[in-house]
Amino acid sequence: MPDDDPKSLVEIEKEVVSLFADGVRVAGLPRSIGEIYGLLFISREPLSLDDLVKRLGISKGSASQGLKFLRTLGAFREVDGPDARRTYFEADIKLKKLVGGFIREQLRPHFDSGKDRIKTLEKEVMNEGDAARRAFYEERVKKLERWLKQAKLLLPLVQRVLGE
Amino acid sequence: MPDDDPKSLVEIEKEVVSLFADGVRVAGLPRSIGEIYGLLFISREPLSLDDLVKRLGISKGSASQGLKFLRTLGAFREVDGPDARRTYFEADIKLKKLVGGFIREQLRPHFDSGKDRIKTLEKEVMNEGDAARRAFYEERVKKLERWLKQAKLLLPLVQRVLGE
DNA sequence: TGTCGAGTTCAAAAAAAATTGAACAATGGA
DNA sequence: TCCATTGTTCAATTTTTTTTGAACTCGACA
Repeated sequence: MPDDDPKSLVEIEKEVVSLFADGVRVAGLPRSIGEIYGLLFISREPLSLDDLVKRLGISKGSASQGLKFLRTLGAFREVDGPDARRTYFEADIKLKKLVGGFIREQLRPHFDSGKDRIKTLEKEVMNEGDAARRAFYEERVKKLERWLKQAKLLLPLVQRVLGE
Repeated sequence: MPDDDPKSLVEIEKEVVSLFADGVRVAGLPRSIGEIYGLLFISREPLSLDDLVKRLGISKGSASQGLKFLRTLGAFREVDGPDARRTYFEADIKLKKLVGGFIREQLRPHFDSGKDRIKTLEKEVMNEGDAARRAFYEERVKKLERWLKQAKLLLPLVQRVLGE
């Protein structure tokens, strides 16, 4: 099996792919997404969907869906390659961009729905008849609001620190 | 079903429990852990394991395991309650502490293993015969090191911002 | 307009993760 | 020490998530 057999991963590629596969799990993302980004990250030449399928040994469906997700993050560029009929992908290796995409696509929506749900809670609390209990609920809901605000405050800060 | 039936959750409790159940998912934690913390968070009185089982409708095993995890984060205090034989739990509602526990127990270990794996990569790269390819690998591995360093740098900053 | 092949979609299958519950261990009175 | 009861553990089960693969869409070209 020669070194340039498109089907096999060399040792370094295997390690990087596996590092990213495990890495993305802390963000709650499926393994295959880490594998795809990992292989793009450690490839000098841009890769086609078919390259990803063959070299990672994953299905066309997985590769397509993984790329779909990575595209929303802005994790790669589409470039020309050997076969004019195919689309070739090249990793974007700016941490700031990756994290920014993750915040925008995954975190923000959760925060927004959280905000709505806390608003609903506030209204609900007003209906509590018992004054002491209502006071307690009010305090806790206020705490939740503060938490959400702090978390939101954190996001741009994170982006700044990761920016080169 | 009277209001103080320990088996039923009032509307506000349901909403808070569900908010936390969904909330912890972004951190990749199981629903039941969010439910447990959520109920402790919105309870004026400390709760026993048995209270959690009855009121959340989860198994004793789930409750015990959930508490075990939350304990590692420092997410609650153990206090005295009505029944001297039982342990009662009271939420610790300092965001800084919760996040600190999460960083310490979940994130740090990943970072540490990541560091080791990058070190392994560095050695592996030295064996690459082709000079141009080696240069490329070196650059990418260096990039990984920088990412890890930045991420580590971020952690204390996050803790500072969340500190009251 | 018809054909070819790249890429997408989504229902079904497989894999992974969470939950259960029964056996077990620990604790603390009597 | 023995009993009663709280809390833990873990193999089996259930639920959820991820992956697959075959049918489909789309677009380029003849």
